Amino acid sequence: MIKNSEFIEKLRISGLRPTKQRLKICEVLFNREKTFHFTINDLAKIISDRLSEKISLATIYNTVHAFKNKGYLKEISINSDKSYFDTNTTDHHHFFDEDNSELIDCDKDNIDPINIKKNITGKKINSIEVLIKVASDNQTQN
Amino acid sequence: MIKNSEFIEKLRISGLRPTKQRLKICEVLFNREKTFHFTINDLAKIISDRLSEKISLATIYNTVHAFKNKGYLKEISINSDKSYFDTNTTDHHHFFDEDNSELIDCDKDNIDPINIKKNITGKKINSIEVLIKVASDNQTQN
DNA sequence: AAACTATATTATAATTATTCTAAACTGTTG
DNA sequence: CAACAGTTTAGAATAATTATAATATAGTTT
Ligand SMILES: [Mn+2]
Ligand SMILES: [Mn+2]
Ligand SMILES: [Zn+2]
Ligand SMILES: [Zn+2]
Repeated sequence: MIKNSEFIEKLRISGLRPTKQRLKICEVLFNREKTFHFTINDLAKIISDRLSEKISLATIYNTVHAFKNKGYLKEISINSDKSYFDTNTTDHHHFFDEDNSELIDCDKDNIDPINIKKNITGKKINSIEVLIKVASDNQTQN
Repeated sequence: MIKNSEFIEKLRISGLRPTKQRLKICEVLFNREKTFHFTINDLAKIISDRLSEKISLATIYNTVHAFKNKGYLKEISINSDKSYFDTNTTDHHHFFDEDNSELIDCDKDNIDPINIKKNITGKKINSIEVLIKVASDNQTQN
């Protein structure tokens, strides 16, 4: 159980005041054991299911983006119509289950370190991400 | 210079008749030496710049998706608001230049083959893609 | 605690990418 | 030429996201 003061600290560093709505968002995002992969819509739904009152989408978008900009959340590249976010902000790779559009962390030791032998001249590498798309095996069960 | 008959063949296999508009799209897409990475908007702009008359967005979307479904184009995963397509349909990785939102192919021998040691149970791997985000090096020129 | 000020929340409008629809158009066949 | 099947197109519909601006709240000062 993470304490409220941690949420307040994250909010403060992100330049946001600790309001009731933002603390509720923090609780959903950061008060968990495991990595949480979500879309804005997922998050909004969880909040509205768990809460009596709803938090407006604008507030959710603003807060999530502020956290992302400060590195408390990561945005994940998937070819889809919506953005995915990730509470695991370390460098890591993903499986994407195309059957249910679910993101799953890939253990660090499940892939050997990626070594880029030659980078684009004059640029620095900001991130290296592997995305492994998987789907059900049962195409034609013979 | 690729011949018209190749375009017609690609269209036929994609289940599309060779109309004037579709052949023009083919010419922009496939009559080139190098890989072409583009958004629908890029493509529409190139066509309208090069053509006297415009091709409607609906036709461009339909044709590009038909080609994608038959494997003549690939859709690339980037975290952005729009979809990127790629005329290089082989398995390959990308640099993404965040300065100008440009995709660049990564030479096959620039990265060692990715070996996934343990896959999700019951799923088969459809693709493994590496995305290397790069940006200008000159943050603070000291 | 009341007043004051800066900031936050929210409903709603605007924007953008994409998909859908239905009417006009084209090319082919009898 | 008339009928038909498939195509193009403009524009409407949808969905994610961002912007706006009026109202509400939090933090500070008296
Ligand atoms: Mn798509
Ligand atoms: Mn975004
Ligand atoms: Zn993750
Ligand atoms: Zn490519």
